[in-house]
Amino acid sequence: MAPGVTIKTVAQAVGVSPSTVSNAYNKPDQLSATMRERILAKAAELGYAGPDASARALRSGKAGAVGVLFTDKLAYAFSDPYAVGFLAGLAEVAEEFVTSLLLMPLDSSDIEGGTDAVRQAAIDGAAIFCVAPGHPGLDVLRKRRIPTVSTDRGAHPDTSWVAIDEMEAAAKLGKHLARLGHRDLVVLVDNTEAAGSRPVELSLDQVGYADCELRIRGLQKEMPDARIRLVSGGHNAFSSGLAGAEWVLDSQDRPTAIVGLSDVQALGAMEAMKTRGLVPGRDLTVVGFDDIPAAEQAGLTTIRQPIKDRGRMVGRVLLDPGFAEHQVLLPTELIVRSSSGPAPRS
Amino acid sequence: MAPGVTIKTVAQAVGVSPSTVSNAYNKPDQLSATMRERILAKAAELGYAGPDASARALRSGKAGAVGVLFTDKLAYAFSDPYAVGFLAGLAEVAEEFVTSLLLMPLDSSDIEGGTDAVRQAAIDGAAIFCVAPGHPGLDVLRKRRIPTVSTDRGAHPDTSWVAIDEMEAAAKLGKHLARLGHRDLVVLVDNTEAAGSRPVELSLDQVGYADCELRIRGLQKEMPDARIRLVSGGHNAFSSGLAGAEWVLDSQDRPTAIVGLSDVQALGAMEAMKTRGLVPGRDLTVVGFDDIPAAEQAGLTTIRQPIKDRGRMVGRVLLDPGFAEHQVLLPTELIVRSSSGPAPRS
DNA sequence: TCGTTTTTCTAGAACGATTTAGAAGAACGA
DNA sequence: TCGTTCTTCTAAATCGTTCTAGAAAAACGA
Repeated sequence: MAPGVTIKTVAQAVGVSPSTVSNAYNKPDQLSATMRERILAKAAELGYAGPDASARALRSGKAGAVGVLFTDKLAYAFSDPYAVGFLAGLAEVAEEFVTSLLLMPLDSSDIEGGTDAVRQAAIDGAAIFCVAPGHPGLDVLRKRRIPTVSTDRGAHPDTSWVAIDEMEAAAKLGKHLARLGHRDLVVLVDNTEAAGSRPVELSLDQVGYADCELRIRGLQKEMPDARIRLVSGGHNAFSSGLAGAEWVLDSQDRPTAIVGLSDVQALGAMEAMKTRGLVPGRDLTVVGFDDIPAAEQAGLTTIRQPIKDRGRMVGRVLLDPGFAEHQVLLPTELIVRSSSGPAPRS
Repeated sequence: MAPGVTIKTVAQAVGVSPSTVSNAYNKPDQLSATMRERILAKAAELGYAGPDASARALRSGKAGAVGVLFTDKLAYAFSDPYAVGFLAGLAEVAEEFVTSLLLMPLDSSDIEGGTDAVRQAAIDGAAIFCVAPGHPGLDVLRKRRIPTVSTDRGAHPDTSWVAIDEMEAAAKLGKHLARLGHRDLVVLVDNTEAAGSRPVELSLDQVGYADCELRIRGLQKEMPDARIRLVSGGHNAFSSGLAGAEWVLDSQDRPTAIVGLSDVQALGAMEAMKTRGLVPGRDLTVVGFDDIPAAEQAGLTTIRQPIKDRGRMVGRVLLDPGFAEHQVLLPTELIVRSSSGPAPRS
């Protein structure tokens, strides 16, 4: 009950050395059972809550937590079911290894990139979820020599990642669209810089994220003679997809198909069609990417990727010493639903 | 680049004391600008990533993170949109205060309650999300003297919480059902002990969570002469609601209305009705609690509570020194949709 | 010019644990 | 009985910071 009950306090009260008290908590086989009992009883009596987390982390070099770094704002992460699925998988494994998950915010008000939280995070490793390659947060982690596992295949051959073949997956989508006769696409792209303002049309090199770029390339590969325009309504969210699609639909130059680079954006596009009396799959084709739960309800044609498994695998690579692989490629699958149909003959 | 670059290393390289290097990072006004420049440059050159997180946490007593404690498994937390909404709100405020969110798993394999993660978590405070009052994890936090803010109104008058008037909210639901003529209810209750096995019928004192109990009391208050049975299909999830409702619907003794104590459970019940060709609101009334996004799509009558605000408020109470209140009551609202209708005359 | 204040930097003691190496005594085999 | 091996416990160093108090030098006011 007294303030500042430490291992030392307990040791003195019992009449043993601090080392012994420490062992009572961490190495039960290093001392007699009776002594351990006595120490634990006294500790409980004094209201000692066990070894201090920070001190233990400092001395032992283990924090008992892995960090999670997201694109953009932390709050956005929870608005995307895809990110939530990833977290659920990761949490499952973290749980197994009695390891906490530290969600690190990136302070956007800071000019330096707002990596304060990343700097001060007490973590043993970090999961990198869809973060642009050049992000300053990654630099901090590298300097801190914290092992990371990314959801993107990195440029360096020795980085760890759990990914899908983005280009091949997008190619499946492209083949599907090509077969339906589409030759005029708009791709809804996640782009943070466009946020806040009106939707904008981008060129391929303005796309910040490596995976987005690969997906676009995959489409191009299977649709070499199609017109493919890139439009962004802001960061990856339903509202951005809605805004981007509204802009496209209200323009003079409608495409025959809209590709959301994520399901949430595609669902936003479907909403925009709905309010304009357009039927997805008949008047205009909409396809997505991810296959989040809501995609099935909405009848959205999309690429399914095992997102929860992706979280699980990242957890394994990060935490499981018995897991040798450090580069994992997961399968994807084209799911055809009602939102895609033949292109109308012009 | 060399292994073990510490403040001391940098200090020696520059030719100043460790304190000065520390100040260069933490108190820029305590040293000349030129010296600061010089130190930072040298640090970058040596590949020093800034003060070690654990050491800083130990010495300064600030971890720069707040913990989040959930009911049950951590992975479940992400399957409930209600919990996700709460997290999004909390994350928003955490972001503002450059504070990380530490999600602590409760190791269920441990007999002692599996509070290892809670014990070893380096945190300055903790948000308690729907955790049963007697949970061992709470005890650990109390012993560690970590400030907590709960989503339940605690028994002690000096605890901090951000809550709704559960009983009053449930009473609104009860009044609505009573007005529609219902006198025979089944309430789908979250109950961890029932998990894994078949759905079970419970008595009021077997309900583990304080808020659940209050909601049931609220119903009873407005429906004093109704028969109210409590059924649990497991922990709070769609599948439990489904299982519980299936059990109820396939029994000889169907009620006229099913109350899910959360929307996910109510949605599970609607699914069970669907597969049996029953129409919610006509053949049987289903109502929920929370008003998650999916509730609107499904036409579920429910109690809306501002879940994101709840997360935000918990964040404020925990982190904002300028926020004086430490007990906040948020409003609720009855949202009537198509899933509730008049009770059929027997 | 002299005392006073401000700026800039430092020495050394914490912070609260874990770890290493080893001492003291008990148990053991021959 | 003696040397050896366990078992059980301890002393002291260490982890990498931040903090307190204060010293030295610079700037200031009169």
